[in-house]
Amino acid sequence: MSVEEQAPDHLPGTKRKRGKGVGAVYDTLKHEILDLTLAPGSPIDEVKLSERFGISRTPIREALVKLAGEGLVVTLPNRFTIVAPIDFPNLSQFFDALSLMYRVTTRLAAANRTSADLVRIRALQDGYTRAVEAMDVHEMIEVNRNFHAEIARAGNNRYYAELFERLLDEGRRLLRLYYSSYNDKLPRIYLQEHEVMLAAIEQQDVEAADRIARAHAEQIVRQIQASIAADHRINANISL
Amino acid sequence: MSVEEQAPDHLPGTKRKRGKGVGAVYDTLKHEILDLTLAPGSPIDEVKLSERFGISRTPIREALVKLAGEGLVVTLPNRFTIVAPIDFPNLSQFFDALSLMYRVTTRLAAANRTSADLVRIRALQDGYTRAVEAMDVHEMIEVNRNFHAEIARAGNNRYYAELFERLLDEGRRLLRLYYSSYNDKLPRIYLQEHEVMLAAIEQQDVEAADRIARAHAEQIVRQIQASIAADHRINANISL
DNA sequence: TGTATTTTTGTTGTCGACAAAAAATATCCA
DNA sequence: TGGATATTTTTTGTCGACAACAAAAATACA
Repeated sequence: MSVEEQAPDHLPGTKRKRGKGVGAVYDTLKHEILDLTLAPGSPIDEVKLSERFGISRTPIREALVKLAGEGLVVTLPNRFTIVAPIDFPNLSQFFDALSLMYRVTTRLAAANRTSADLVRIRALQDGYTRAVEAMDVHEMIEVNRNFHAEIARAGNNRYYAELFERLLDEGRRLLRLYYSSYNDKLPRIYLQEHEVMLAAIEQQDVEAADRIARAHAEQIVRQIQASIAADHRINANISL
Repeated sequence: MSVEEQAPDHLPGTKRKRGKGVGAVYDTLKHEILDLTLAPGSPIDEVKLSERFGISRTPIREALVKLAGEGLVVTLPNRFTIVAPIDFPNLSQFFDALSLMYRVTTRLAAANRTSADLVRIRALQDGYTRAVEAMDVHEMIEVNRNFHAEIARAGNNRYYAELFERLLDEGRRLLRLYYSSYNDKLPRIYLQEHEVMLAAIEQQDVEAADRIARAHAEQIVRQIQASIAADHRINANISL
């Protein structure tokens, strides 16, 4: 899964605006990491990146420092930087935090949402519906993430929202890893649960929001765990 | 509260080891920000820093990017970087997250602590006792932070631990801002509560840990709020 | 042949210099 | 004098070059 001979990410004649370089590198790399375009654990070469983006290594490094701060990338001093590996031994920490953030952000959204928030969340839920109908797995994963991130924003607590987005992103990477195709049933369950969640938020029913968030989190954790278990069974059968 | 004519932070004859520059700048600035040695909102000059530390601007900038990632510093593009202002309008977000993290980390510590964890936490509690006896306010604030951070570590969830440390640091800044001296009563209440908390963790009583964490959080939030209210009253009496 | 030591190679961390951007200052003109 | 415009100053963002470091390759040696 290496990136070779890739077209440069800037129009050849164009001079990039001062200060936009780091942002562009940061955004592109973040997407590619969460996409699994860049495999977990794979090395990142500063020189190649600087050629690819047509800028010097200095802004590339600043982007990598930012990514390292978010845990998307790990820097091995004096050696190199790698895409953050997926930390399987500590997945339970991840599930615990993810579940709590589902609950907390959904509760807060029910308490604090404005009508403008409702419109934005509804739009994302509609997008999710379309993705399910189109059976577009990647779009489903992405829109699902944005749906919950928007709910967190409506909850109006930047500490929770920030942690939750980080967890949702990591979850996106896990889902990508195991899901090239869904069975038909699961997405429709999520669709229904989202609908109930949105109703609870709209009615500002905090306890109902908490209940459905909890159930939704359990559903998703189960899904990921099942995927991983299935995968491990396959590995266990490899001839050695 | 400006820093002028400060002695350089490296021994004049010494060459700093490659790769240690950013870390040194990062650590020093972080301390000074949380200390309030650097006032919230005050500008940070890259050139002055590079002279002070005896290194070029490149590693200085990387340190600033890291600090910005943690919200300790705010970068105004093409202009300058300032020490993160204290976000008074949104303090309730902070209190909400802080309280939840107190509870969650203490619960987890009760569930997961090893005996080695207990030793480390006990050592910090002893340090706190000494600070109270010495009436050393700054030491009390610092050790208190480390006490709870260590409990979070024992809880063994890096997502919670990381967010909690960030919140504790921000709290440290708030306490520093308002506390040059304590009244005698409060620190001893904290001391007792810490004792109860440690006992619950030792006995692995999750529900008791939760109860005392909740009470402790409320206590601290009340303290900070009272300090701010008092301060605002003073400001309200200024003649205009 | 296998192990210790040196050399080479590749990549990072740091530097000093320069160009772009914004603010501060000076200049012009009614 | 006052307000708009040009100029200077200050500080950032970026660059290309180089030295330090670690791994890999080559060499020496038993």
